[in-house]
Amino acid sequence: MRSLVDQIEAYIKEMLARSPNGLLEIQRQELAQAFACAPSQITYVLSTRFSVEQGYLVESRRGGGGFVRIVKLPLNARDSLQFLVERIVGQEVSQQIAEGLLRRLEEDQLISRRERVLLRAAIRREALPLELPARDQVRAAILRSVLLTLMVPGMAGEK
Amino acid sequence: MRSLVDQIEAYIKEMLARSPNGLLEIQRQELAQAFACAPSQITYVLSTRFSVEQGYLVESRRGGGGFVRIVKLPLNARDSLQFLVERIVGQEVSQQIAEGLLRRLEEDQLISRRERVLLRAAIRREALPLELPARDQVRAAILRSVLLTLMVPGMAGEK
DNA sequence: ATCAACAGGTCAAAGATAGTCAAAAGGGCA
DNA sequence: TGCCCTTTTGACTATCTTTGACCTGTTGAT
Repeated sequence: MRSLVDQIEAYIKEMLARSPNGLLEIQRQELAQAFACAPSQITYVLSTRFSVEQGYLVESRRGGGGFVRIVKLPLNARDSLQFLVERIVGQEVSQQIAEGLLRRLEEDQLISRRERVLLRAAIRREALPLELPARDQVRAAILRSVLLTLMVPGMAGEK
Repeated sequence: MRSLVDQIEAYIKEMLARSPNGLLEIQRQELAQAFACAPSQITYVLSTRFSVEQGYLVESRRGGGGFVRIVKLPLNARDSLQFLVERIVGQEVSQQIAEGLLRRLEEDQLISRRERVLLRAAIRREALPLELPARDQVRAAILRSVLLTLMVPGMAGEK
């Protein structure tokens, strides 16, 4: 028999496929109940099968009315940015490298001039009151998050 | 199901939108009754969703004929940004407050929808791999930097 | 002036979700 | 079998919401 992870994974993908916008919002515990497993099992499925590398973005909210939102990032948008993410994930990024990356994004028209200025403000040294190497790590994490967001359906080409 | 806060928030915003002068006056208990909840729930909604950072001013009167007045203050000048910076400098900013602030910037058309989404990606919990309180402090610093950038001549109204 | 009734405010506890982490359980394979 | 990797679980933590007991300010009657 297929393992639980596999079943839950298949279920979520089925739901995503049916969703018109490739977006699914669901309660973790509800899903856990449906599969009669521990809620943390759902978290496990999400982290192993719906990771960034696999092209998914997962967000959530706790407390009453909480939920987990899963977004499928389209493949073509992924191709263009995937390598950038891989280059940065888990790494450190200096301000110089970061600015180069932003410039490149603008050149490739993935972000506007103004967006670049704003994002630059968010990752400049003065905006990150941390010592190295933490500063470069946080900068990497921020850029990673921004790049992922650029891959979300509807984000491309809407500058 | 959406949580009560979300419903009440939506209701108030709807009322505000209909109001000709962007002003709403209502009785706390009346609203609480309408939603069948504790009056303090209304206070909670007001403090989490209608904060100053989000561009709302809430005043009230107790006793007979008491009321709660909610006013939306438009953010159109550099002066107001200056105010926001001062409020945030050297402080900690939770993700919730930060998102409210960004929403407000968009509502007042100081940033576009897309810019908000990108900036949100830069300050969300997952993008800042730090423990509290450092995370909230870095978020404050980033927002401060972004706000200052928005104040730079030539940035306003060039979305 | 005083007091009772009538608002709204505060704050902490309880409730409702989701996340983290590591131990236990399974499964494949040398 | 022994080892390693993946899955499953549960105790503990973090975050957000909802409620209620108690507090403070206003108004109006006496």
